Amino acid sequence: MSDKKQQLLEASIDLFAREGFWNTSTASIAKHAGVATGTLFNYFPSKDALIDAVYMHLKHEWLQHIQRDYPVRADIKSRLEHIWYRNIDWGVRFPERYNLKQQLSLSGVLGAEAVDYEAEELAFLHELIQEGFNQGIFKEMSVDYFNSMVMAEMDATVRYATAQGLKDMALARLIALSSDVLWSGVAR
Amino acid sequence: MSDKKQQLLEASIDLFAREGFWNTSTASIAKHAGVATGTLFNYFPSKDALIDAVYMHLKHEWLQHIQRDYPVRADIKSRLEHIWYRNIDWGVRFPERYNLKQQLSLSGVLGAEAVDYEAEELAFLHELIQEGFNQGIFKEMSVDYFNSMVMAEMDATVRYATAQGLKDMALARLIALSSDVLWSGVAR
DNA sequence: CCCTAGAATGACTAATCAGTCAACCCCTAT
DNA sequence: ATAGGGGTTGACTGATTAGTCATTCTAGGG
Repeated sequence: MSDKKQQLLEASIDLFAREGFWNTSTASIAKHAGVATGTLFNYFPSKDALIDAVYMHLKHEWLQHIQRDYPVRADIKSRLEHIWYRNIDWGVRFPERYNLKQQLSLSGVLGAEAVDYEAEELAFLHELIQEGFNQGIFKEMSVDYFNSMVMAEMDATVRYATAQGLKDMALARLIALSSDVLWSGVAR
Repeated sequence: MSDKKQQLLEASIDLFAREGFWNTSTASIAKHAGVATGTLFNYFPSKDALIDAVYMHLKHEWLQHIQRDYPVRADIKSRLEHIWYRNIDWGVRFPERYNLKQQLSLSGVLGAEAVDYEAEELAFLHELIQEGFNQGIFKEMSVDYFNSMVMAEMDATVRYATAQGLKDMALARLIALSSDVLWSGVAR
């Protein structure tokens, strides 16, 4: 990815998180990125396309963070705990990015491409859940619902940890607690 | 509340849900409500104030719905189940309203007044949770965190039910399942 | 040193927006 | 009948916006 494109994405994330995407002008993004307004439209055909790109960029970073050191061969619980820990870690470390990502996915501004991108990359989580069901360790429910539940509880945990400014020990304790709440909720 | 004010709120909810609040013009709201643009500003000093009012209106409706037939004297679990059921019922019956309300609360557009309004009316849920802690039936965690968890799981359930178009029996089964997941997650 | 192609520029435009205000309408009290 | 006043109107304004495009710049091959 070219320098300028990267700068434009970074500037967009900054400003979107600070002011909201709906009242951040393309002019201010270009200025903040240190390029001319016309340049923005060399890289992104429209503001909507830029927003989509920002979303996909954030999602990609997030997934990269989660998949780091993913213990492919470990048992289900350990793998789920890895995802749990890494997700919350990302959310707490980059609260503006985390929040922006959530906001974009709820806002209804994303184009079809960005929405499709969603499911595709989360395949490894789906597989993990499916495997759990095959082994009969979870209560009976659909994979999709299980997945929503996991995401929702992670989200609640990230928000709480960020609001309280939890770090280190206190954060580790919250993560352990939340993981326990999830597991005892969904396990048979 | 005057007729026109009610019409303006209703029109705003419609259009905000359909197009997003950030690209719904005050002119289109007035038109949709059957009044002149100037009239809107007789009732709301600015678009921001209108958005706040929409949020508070939705929140009020939601709380009214939840508190209907609230079994004040029942035990903790029953009361929590009542809230659970009534919340999901509202979300599934009014998906655009539900979604708009969530979107507004995440968007950062709400003024201080609307945000304060939040905590105040949820007092009865806080009390319920606190009572549960006093009785020692929940795992050790903060009331706020418990509260976020409850909201997050309800949210996941509403979203899933809406996405799948669940009704009647299927919906009742999902509600029972989700309630069980929550309870076995948080209970000691 | 020159030439060319693609990247970068920023002044510009056409459209849209929130909010204003002078005029008007209609109801009520005198 | 008339005066007054609060509610309603919609044309209007000044500001802002996404996106364009003629022009300038730059890097690299000949």
